[in-house]
Amino acid sequence: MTTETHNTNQTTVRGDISRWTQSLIPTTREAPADAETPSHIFLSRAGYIRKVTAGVYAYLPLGYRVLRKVEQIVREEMNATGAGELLLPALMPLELLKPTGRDQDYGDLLITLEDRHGRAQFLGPTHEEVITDTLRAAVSSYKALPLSVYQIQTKYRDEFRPRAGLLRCREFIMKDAYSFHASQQGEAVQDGCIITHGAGGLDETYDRMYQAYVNIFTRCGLDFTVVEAEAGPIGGSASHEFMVNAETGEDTILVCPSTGYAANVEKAEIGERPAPEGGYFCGDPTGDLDTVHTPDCPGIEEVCKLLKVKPANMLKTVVFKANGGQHDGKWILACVRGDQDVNEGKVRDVVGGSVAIGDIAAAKAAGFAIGYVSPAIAAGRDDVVLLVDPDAAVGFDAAKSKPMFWVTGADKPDHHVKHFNWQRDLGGDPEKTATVTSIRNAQAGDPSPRASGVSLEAKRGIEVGHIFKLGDKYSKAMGFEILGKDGERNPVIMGCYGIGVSRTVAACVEQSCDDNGIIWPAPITPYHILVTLIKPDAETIAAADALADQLADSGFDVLIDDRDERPGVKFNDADLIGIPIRLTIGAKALAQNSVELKARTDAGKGSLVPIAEVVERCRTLLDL
RNA sequence: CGGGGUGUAGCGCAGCUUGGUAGCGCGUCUCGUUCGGGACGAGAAGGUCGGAGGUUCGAAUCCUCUCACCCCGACCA
Repeated sequence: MTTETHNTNQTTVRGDISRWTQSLIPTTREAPADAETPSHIFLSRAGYIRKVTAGVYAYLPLGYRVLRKVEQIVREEMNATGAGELLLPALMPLELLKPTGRDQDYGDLLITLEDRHGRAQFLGPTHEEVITDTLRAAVSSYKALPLSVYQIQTKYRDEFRPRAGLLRCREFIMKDAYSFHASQQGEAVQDGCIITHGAGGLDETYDRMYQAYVNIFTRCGLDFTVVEAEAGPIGGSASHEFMVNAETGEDTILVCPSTGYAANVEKAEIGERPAPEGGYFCGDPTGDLDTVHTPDCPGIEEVCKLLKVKPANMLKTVVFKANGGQHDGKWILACVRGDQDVNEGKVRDVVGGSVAIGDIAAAKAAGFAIGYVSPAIAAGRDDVVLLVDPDAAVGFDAAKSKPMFWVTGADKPDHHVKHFNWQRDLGGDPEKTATVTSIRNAQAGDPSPRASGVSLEAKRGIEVGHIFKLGDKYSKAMGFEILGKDGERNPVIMGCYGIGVSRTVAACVEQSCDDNGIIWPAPITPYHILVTLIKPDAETIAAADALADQLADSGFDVLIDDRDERPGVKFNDADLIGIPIRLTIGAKALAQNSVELKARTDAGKGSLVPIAEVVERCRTLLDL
């Protein structure tokens, strides 16, 4: 499926021409004190954005132009999928979230207010409920499906900590799309699973959206990685994240360098980890169990500091409660090495059914000293299932050729034990009590799940897009059912697809800048060409106007720096705002009917180009 | 929300310890000299010192309360 029809057979749209002195481009020499990341610093200094309050920004003319260019690319690609653009309200009644419980689930992230009648309202953080509600009223036959709609709109999330300029805002621009599918001709549910494949099914649209996202981020000139992701609190089954590769990114992703497999840390699978030579749990005790008083140690780190051991020598045990599945109602103990993290999703997969972090009071009543639980407590209890990660199920430290030294909880508050030994302390037969299975987050260096002998590598990224298969979560909760061909009523199957449009702008700067400023990719630059007038007198202004006119006719957006400033100031600002091509008009060049052409990425002054050839040179350079 | 920090001119900061007429750099305005990578000189404008209360003859400075903002953590487009 390709959506690249947008560039062909299209009459060139005339570009825009702006004059610096007539626009609002307030560049500054210094960044605001709170700006730390490159995108925040440069977008502020270059006059693209201004902060209004925490996590809320004004888009000044340059910033708004970039935003609109990204939006336009998004719009074109979304339209190409067949989705219809609409606009839902930002202000909605809180009632709307009651059926799905998200008025509670979203918690403080939701910005709520009361209107003059005392009715509770909220500002939309996302729009599953409204769109489901809207479609429910409008669609009642399978014949109207599948159907996709999208909007580009301001979203509100009262983040605990907005940060890094446009990267994490409380008010931000998002494209959100939703797709609706009839249950597959009455066989929506088969063996308890929703059928999503086949013509008109969720999979088909999901794949099309996936491709549209690839097109969008490619067209924006971004270097990105698509990763498998957990669906998260929004619900549903399969999910992919689109991550812009940037060292400054907040998210860590794991990639297999030989197969291209990529996933976020929560989702990443870990390849086969070879069992220790002597088998799991095998190794002699390193000493007698030694119970140590460890007061005021809320975390692994504090315990390690106090006992002078490494986190890799700790066993960490997290208590879950199974809900459904083969272990329904039992306690699930997930034991991993202290320097690693339990992955709830993997625990759930092993247990079947859902698991939840155990209710602390109930867990304590059941004999678990939360915070000081040892795997040993599982011995002899049939209401407990003990899962041990392979890295923790080790009794002999092969690297050091001696028995493994473990520290773990003492099953009583404020105490830990040294010299824990799997054989001795789990009743002689650990295999009987414990199941060894992969239940931790993947990390760099783990074996790839797709290629043997290859290790996963960690990369940093910024999440700019996320697509989900929602299934019937929302339609079920909100009673959006339709009649199928066979006359049966079934909930509609849904998918949802988001892009952080304003975040994409910032992510691009994070990825594409140097010490002097921004370097825009041609497709989303606010202007393609900056015409710098060394001395803005009548003659050069006339020459600039004529040249700009010609360039605009060829579809280029042109900014003319006609300020009465010294050349050095203009050159520095030119680098700062990051326009891909600078044409410098000075008296000497003009006398030769030429201008100087310099790409933003070039060093030095650039080269002299006859005015007659400028359009062609720019076209080649910008590849438009 | 837990931990740390900051609020003084448009921006960046000093002054606070030890209370006594509010300063510096950048920017802005005027004049002159300049003019190819953030010029120079002379002059000028611009501040309820985040807010409220208190102590004091006197508070940017000390005390109390409050608000805003930033950084680190768990979440997300």
